[in-house]
Amino acid sequence: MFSTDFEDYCDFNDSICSNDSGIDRSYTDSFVTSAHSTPLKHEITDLGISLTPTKDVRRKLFNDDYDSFQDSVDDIKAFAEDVQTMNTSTPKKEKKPKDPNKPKRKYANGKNRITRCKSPTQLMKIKRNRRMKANDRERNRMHMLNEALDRLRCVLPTFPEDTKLTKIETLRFAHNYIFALSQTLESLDNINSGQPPDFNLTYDKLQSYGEKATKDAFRDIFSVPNKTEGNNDGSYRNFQGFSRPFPNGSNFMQTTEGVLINVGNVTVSVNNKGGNCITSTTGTGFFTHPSSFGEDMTQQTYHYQRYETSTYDESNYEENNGNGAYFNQKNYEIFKNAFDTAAKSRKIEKTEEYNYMKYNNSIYPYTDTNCYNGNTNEYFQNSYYYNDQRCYRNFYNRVPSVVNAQI
DNA sequence: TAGGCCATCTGGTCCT
DNA sequence: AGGACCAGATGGCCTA
Repeated sequence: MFSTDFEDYCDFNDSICSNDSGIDRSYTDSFVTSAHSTPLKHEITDLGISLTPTKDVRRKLFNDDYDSFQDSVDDIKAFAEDVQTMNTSTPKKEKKPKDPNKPKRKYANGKNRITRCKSPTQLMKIKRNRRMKANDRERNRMHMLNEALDRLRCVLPTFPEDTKLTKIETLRFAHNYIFALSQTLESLDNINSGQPPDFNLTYDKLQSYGEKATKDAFRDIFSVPNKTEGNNDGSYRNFQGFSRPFPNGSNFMQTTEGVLINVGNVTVSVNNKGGNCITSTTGTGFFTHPSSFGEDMTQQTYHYQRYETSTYDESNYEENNGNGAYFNQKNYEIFKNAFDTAAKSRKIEKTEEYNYMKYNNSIYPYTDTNCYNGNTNEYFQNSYYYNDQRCYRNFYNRVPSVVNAQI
């Protein structure tokens, strides 16, 4: 009935996926064509209609009504002509003003009433036509939804670039991505204002808000093993693989290349030699000067940081900034000092704050310990924690702040 | 081969 | 009545 050739598929798909439904023309043409050329597949359970350019695609369509299809090909042809007739764009007649003196037309009631187009066959045809149009609308609606997801994918960093996130991964990564950026800005704002960073709370917040961890296989695709760690080859890859607090027990880690901030399964790095990076269990994004990387991103020459001073010096800022445009020396110094302070006090804060939030915190009053595994310090998947949406309210209600930082 | 992902069909519900 | 939205069912494709 429907050709599976690619060209035919395109023609067919163009007709049914356009903004204005081409369902009538498409199905009509198909029915007419099938009546004349391709013999119908007379199976009760399956029409054999293929709507996709795949091999041996079998779609059930109107199984319940299919008995009527066996009546005759002429019936189908007549139906197609009916559809054409119903949708023929004939010029509309101008309405004449009603004559008040004209007697009203009398309609029969009850058994005496004669209705038009109400025979079982015609009712079936009308029903089928509605179903086809509904299917067409549903297809278009899903296509629009997929287009929106594609646009979302375009603004999300992925590595490698040609890796396509699945739908659920796109949504989860977008959630993590937005949250990581907002938390980073918030933390930088605290640092700039002289307050100690609230990173411990940030990590616990994210755990409470929850994002279901993606499958390990997907993480393996994006997160290169830390084989370069300790080699000081300057690769960003030794930034990857930290989806939890770093080995030093902190949510921050200072490296020779910059600093890392871990917020749950998202790691944000502020690099001191040419770019910043966001690593998630669902993907990795780089924000850097293209010249900083070789083709395979591993052959770049490593440059130790040139800024060894513990205090920020405005006079040599431009000089220290090197390429200037992609690393903010001032922010680095702020981070560095903040990390030193935070590292000294974080162990006690971590324990106390964790327990407090776990049982008593009024902002995040989670008391259902069934959702929490104390042995692994993790929240069970599909639990209340992983489905909580309150972070969005906090996010939207947060007072906008000006952050003098480059991310 | 099982499982994940996806497109599509389908019927139900709600709204205009 | 018809459209939008939703969720379940189904089957194809791909990969581990």
